[in-house]
Amino acid sequence: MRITNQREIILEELRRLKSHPTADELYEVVKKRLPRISIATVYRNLERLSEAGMIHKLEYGGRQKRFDGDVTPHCHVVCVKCGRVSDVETVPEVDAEHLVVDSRGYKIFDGVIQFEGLCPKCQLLEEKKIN
Amino acid sequence: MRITNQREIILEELRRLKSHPTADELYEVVKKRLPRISIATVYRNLERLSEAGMIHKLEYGGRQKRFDGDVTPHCHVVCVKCGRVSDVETVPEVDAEHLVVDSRGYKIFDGVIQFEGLCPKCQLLEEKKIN
DNA sequence: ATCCTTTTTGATATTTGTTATCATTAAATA
DNA sequence: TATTTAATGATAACAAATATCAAAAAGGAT
Repeated sequence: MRITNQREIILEELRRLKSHPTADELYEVVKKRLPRISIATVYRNLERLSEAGMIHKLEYGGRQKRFDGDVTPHCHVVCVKCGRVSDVETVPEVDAEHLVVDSRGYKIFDGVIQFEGLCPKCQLLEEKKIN
Repeated sequence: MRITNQREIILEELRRLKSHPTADELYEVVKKRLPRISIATVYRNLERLSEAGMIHKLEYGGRQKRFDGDVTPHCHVVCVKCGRVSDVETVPEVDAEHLVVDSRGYKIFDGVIQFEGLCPKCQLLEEKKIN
């Protein structure tokens, strides 16, 4: 894969952000360094980089996909209210394959544990509603 | 929640199917019993039923959401090629909360283990390509 | 049963996130 | 330097899901 300026900056900014941004959120950030970049270039490169395994595409609930520049194995929590995604520190991980008793003929590659919860901000909002 | 004929049949058919259908797949099935039903009614009721916890909305990769009429706790495999979703039988499950060391201030409700694999059909197609 | 209120429905328009198209530009290779 | 190949920006097209709204259905209250 060719290393273009756009591709490099997209990757750089995604790695810098710890917020698991959506394509348009990342576009806004990248635009500050490359004001003439197109949103299509951001989508295209996120796709290519994720195919190459250099970033991760997160397809948890909500409308939009999110992206993660950190490809070291780790789990995420997704806020059921606002869709925010954060990293979660887990106990040394259990192997996916050993959890499965019957895979229904599927050839299993990987297992991801995804947690669902309420983020700090939404917890506060929830409390205010009650009071 | 009012029990309308449409709502009842949507729920009935979703429970009967074991394929984790998308909204439009379920629409096609329901239409056989209610030929005048609108796709909007299917979307609407799937949303309402899932809010009520009577069904599960599955938001794994792919474009479309899928739905599951079986709300007893179980895990899924998603085929990375075709997006098909199947149930997976796992060893007695590890509690989500005990896996987490640091939840980053999130209040965690649930943990979903999502497996990624290749379904039997796509395995066959893969083999044919090689030969 | 009849009136009134609330909810749901069907049809369809709108929105939204993403992907496709295509002429132009940039980079790599001969 | 010429030629091939890939990437870009602008924008059209697409598909899934949601919103709108008048009409119909359901559930009381009287």
